[in-house]
Amino acid sequence: MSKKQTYSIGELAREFDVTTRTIRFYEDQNLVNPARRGQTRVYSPADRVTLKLILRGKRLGFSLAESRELIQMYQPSGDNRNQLLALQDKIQQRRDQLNQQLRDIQALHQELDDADQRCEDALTALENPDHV
Amino acid sequence: MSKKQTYSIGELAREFDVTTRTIRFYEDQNLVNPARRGQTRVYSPADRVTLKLILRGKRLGFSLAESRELIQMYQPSGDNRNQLLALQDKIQQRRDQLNQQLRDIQALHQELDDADQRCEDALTALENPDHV
DNA sequence: CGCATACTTTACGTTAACGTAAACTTCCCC
DNA sequence: GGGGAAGTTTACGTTAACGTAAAGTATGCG
Repeated sequence: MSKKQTYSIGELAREFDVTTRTIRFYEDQNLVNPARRGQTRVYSPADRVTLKLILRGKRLGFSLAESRELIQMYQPSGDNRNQLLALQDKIQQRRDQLNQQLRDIQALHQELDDADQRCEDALTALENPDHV
Repeated sequence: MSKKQTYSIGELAREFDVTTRTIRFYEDQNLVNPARRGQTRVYSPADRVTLKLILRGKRLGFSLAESRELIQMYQPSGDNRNQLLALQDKIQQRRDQLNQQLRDIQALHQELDDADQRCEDALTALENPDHV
């Protein structure tokens, strides 16, 4: 009925295509806190989500420290007004950075199209050597 | 009439907000090839564009090796058919990666909005302690 | 029981991308 | 002509994010 409730380190490693060493390293950095059954790590769906966030961050070029910040944004220890305001500030900074990345992606996408077109042109030129 | 034709290393460092060490490092990695006047490096507008590409790549989380590949895509040594086809393949891979980044950005953007909203809620709750 | 498989800890090694320091030259300015 | 500002080379140092190896434990299987 419901989804699987726990995961072994090997399962997660396979699913996300990382090594177990990587996942243990993230634990070392206090990014995930798996439970233990005896000595063996037992990961919850929440741990799995955290892993997902980290790896998405990596794809966007974020450091682990940055991803840690992002993760903490989702669980605001929101009892203090100043902390909340500071958090909003960080959120806005992230938004600005994301918008910059968006612009970079659009520019790069255009340039890739251009480069692809030049390849096409060069290829057709190779097939029609006569045509100038 | 026309734009400035050359730049010193210090000018570029200031413009792009990096250190001169960084720019020299990129030269070490064969990413830029400034001319020399005596011992002093003299950068062309083309060098400046290359720098721009590298830094844009960095914002997207690219390694210098990846940026080097991208830069080479713009100057295809396009005399060989197989090389051109391989290049198109790489271009497509980059496009796929960019699209993934785009999806990641959209998801993250949404989550930042949600987090921001939770901050807002928490703040108004702090100002209206009575209201449950 | 023996063996494979998956887990564990500990610890040293590695790569990328610069930082930092020292010691030197060039040029300009008062 | 002494000194600052900007350039240069050489070289060792640093940080992040794991890789890799060694040595041990637990569990299921034929």
